[in-house]
Amino acid sequence: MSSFIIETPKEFSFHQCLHFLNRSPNELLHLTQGEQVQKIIRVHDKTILFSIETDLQNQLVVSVLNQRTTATLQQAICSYVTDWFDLKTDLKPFYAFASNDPILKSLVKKYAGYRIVGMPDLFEALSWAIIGQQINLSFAYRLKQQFVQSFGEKFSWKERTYYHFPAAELVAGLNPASLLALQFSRQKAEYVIATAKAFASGVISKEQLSLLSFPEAKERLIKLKGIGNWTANYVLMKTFHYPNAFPLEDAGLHQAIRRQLNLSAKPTLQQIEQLFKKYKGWEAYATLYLWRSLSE
DNA sequence: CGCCAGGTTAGAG
DNA sequence: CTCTAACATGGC
Repeated sequence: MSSFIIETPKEFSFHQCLHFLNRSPNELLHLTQGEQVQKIIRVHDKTILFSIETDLQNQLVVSVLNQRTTATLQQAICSYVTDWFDLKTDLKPFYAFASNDPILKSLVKKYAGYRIVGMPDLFEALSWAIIGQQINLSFAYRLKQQFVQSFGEKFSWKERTYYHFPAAELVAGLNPASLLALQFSRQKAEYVIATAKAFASGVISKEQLSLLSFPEAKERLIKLKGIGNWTANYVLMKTFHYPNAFPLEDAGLHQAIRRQLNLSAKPTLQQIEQLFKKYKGWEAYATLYLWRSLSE
């Protein structure tokens, strides 16, 4: 086993991100163990298992557990991790104005260093968003767990089992019935399979979408059946890291705003649009910190 | 039992 | 264009 370091910005807290990674006991796509996380990814068709923890300088220490490390492999893992924890975003400007915002002020202080834990895999992000539509999170995690367990590739290492997210090519060939058996609704089953087909046939890809502008990419996503404004913005935030993407229709966001402003009812979409005018350019992070406030 | 959950679609008005 | 029913099932 060999380790290497990934430098992080000052405004980064691995501990805060771990809180997110620990959200559900049903998560199979990574494993947490104390202040450490383990995950498998594919690099050049090989499965790489690595762990991440922090050192005293707040840098990330990455250990590759199942391979001899090469410079190329380190490079690949480094880009993955940088993407995963959104390390390229400079949060200083966000913190500068958030510290003066009545709602965000206390949140950015309490959760300083918390970053968007992204989903580099677009098919995974879309599928997960579809799975999570209109149901509570714990049920959503259970649906994902069954989906990953049933159709994701397994990797075992030292008595532990790790999973890849199911491949679009495989999901594209499934019948809705096989997802209904996992408690998907007919609608969700159809949406996920249709999305998989779009990937498998090359109608959509992360590479292609990354060439488009924010509004163009959103428009393109919404053309897919089952992808509405909420889902499109969700993946633009989690996969493409657009700082101005945020899921306006999100029930959790509504709840968070309601609590923070002490409203007697959920805010209307107009009220939220009005509120978010103040957060222009930082809507994704404003949303992230509001979401975080829900787990108090 | 009722209401809400990290929504979206198709169809009506 | 806006409004609404239907979707399906769990959490509380």
